[in-house]
Amino acid sequence: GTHHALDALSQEGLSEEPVQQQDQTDAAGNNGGGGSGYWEAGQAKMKKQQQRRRKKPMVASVETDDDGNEGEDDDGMDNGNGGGGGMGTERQREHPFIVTEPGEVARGKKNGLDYLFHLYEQCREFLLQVQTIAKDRGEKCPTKVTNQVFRYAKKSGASYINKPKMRHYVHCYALHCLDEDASNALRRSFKERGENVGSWRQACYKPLVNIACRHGWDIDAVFNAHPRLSIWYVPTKLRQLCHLERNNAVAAAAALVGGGISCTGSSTSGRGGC
Amino acid sequence: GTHHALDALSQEGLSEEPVQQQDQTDAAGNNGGGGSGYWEAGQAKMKKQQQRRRKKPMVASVETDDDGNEGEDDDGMDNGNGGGGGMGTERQREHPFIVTEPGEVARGKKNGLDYLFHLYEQCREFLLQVQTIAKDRGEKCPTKVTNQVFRYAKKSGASYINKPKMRHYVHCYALHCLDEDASNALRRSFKERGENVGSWRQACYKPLVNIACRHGWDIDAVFNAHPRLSIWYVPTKLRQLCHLERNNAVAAAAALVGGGISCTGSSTSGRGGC
DNA sequence: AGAAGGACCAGTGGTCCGTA
DNA sequence: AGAAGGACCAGTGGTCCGTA
Repeated sequence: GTHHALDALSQEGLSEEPVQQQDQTDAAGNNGGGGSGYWEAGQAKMKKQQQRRRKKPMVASVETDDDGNEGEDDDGMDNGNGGGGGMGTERQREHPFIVTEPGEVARGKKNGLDYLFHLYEQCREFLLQVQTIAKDRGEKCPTKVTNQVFRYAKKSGASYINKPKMRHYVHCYALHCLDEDASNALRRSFKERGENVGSWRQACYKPLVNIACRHGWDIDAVFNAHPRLSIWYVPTKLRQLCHLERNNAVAAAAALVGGGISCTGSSTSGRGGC
Repeated sequence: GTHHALDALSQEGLSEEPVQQQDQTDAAGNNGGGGSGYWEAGQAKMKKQQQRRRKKPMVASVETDDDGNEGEDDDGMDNGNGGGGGMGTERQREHPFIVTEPGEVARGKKNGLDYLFHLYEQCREFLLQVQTIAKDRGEKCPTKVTNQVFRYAKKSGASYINKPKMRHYVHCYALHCLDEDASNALRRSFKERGENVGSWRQACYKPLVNIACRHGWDIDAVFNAHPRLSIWYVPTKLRQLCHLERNNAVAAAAALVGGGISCTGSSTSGRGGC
């Protein structure tokens, strides 16, 4: 196993490299294509895969069956180092995220938030490709980033994309889409205060709940109205927070109108102020 | 077990009665409400449940947990005959469908096609109720007739509704929605020729494929554009037929333009005549 | 034979928790 | 400790095939 000095450098992205980025892109006619130049050129590709101790065969369920065609090569999934049976290679985890300002590149073995958001854009591109393929084959066409899309991403070499991670930060990406200024301000503030990623992530909920409030508490409608956000499932926790806040607002409004008890059906269509 | 003489009468519907039709209707504020008076008044309710030999406990997984509230009573699922543990009661199957003309009531132990289509309307009403409940609770809201909706229908007493049946005839209902005249004509023709339900069902595919052709072969778009049809998944076989026909049409168009071989990228945007 | 539907199954959405 | 992600699980879409 190689263990380069490169390892120590800033490397937004990967411990495992995003191999054959081009291959997957032209797999379905190069649709989309917008806005990925920076990361692909500057960051992701300059790093070789590194390997550490082993633990499992790891390359077990390769899933070569489903759609091994469409112009992408099929065995490139594990990039050109190990060869053979896949034994002995150990994938490294992605570097953890840190709170970075907009435009800031993370140093050390860390990844920044621009890179995080870029992963969502990549998933969108993978979805577009899956959709193109599905339409071409006359199969049912996903409208969201589904398991199938994650599988496709992995098969296309984007092994650094995985479902738990993407679902974990969806609402952070949502804020970035819906109110970039607020998102940027939050990042700067949390970076300045030296907060970790977890607390920044937590803090992203509140402004989203406020946005939902301004849209009649319909968080699904908020997501669906945004072209890049509509392909993501609304996270359960965000949905629950919106529901709770709506109930609070309704109760507060009711308390204002009546005194508490016998108040005939106030349909409270007004905002409580969000 | 009771075995009435009523048994021999015409009874669109049921062997098992659609109990508590009212209960489920006002469960979520009586939305929809259009177009079900005929069947509910005339047919479905006039029949008592009959029971035959036993085979299984049958009332095993009653699913009382999920949402046993919202104004519908919870134990009415098995209607007021058996009582106790549910042992000893044996549900009868629905009577088989026969090809009937529009407006015609099936005689004997048969069900007609108006009744079949009415079941789709009922499912839509159940979906609307499930949606209302979900929105009220701040849970994710189904846009299609899902397993959850079938479960809700069953719980509401509509034990004659089940997934395999509804999925089996979806495309027949689609034709009824999209071109009622053509659907009616087909029914009359197949009735006159004494065809059975299976061959009528098969014959429903072709006119749908033609409709898809007129809409650029996008059968999903055709379904989604129709308010009552959009809640149903496009059946796999219909999707496949449309895809096959599209390929045929493209090939035919290509053959017309070129002689067969070297014809530079004809993008064939024209219709072949559908 | 023709038809209704219980019940199964592969792959889904969702996220926990063993891992580093 | 904070965080990444393999892997699990309940419930889904889909429909077969034992049943009547």
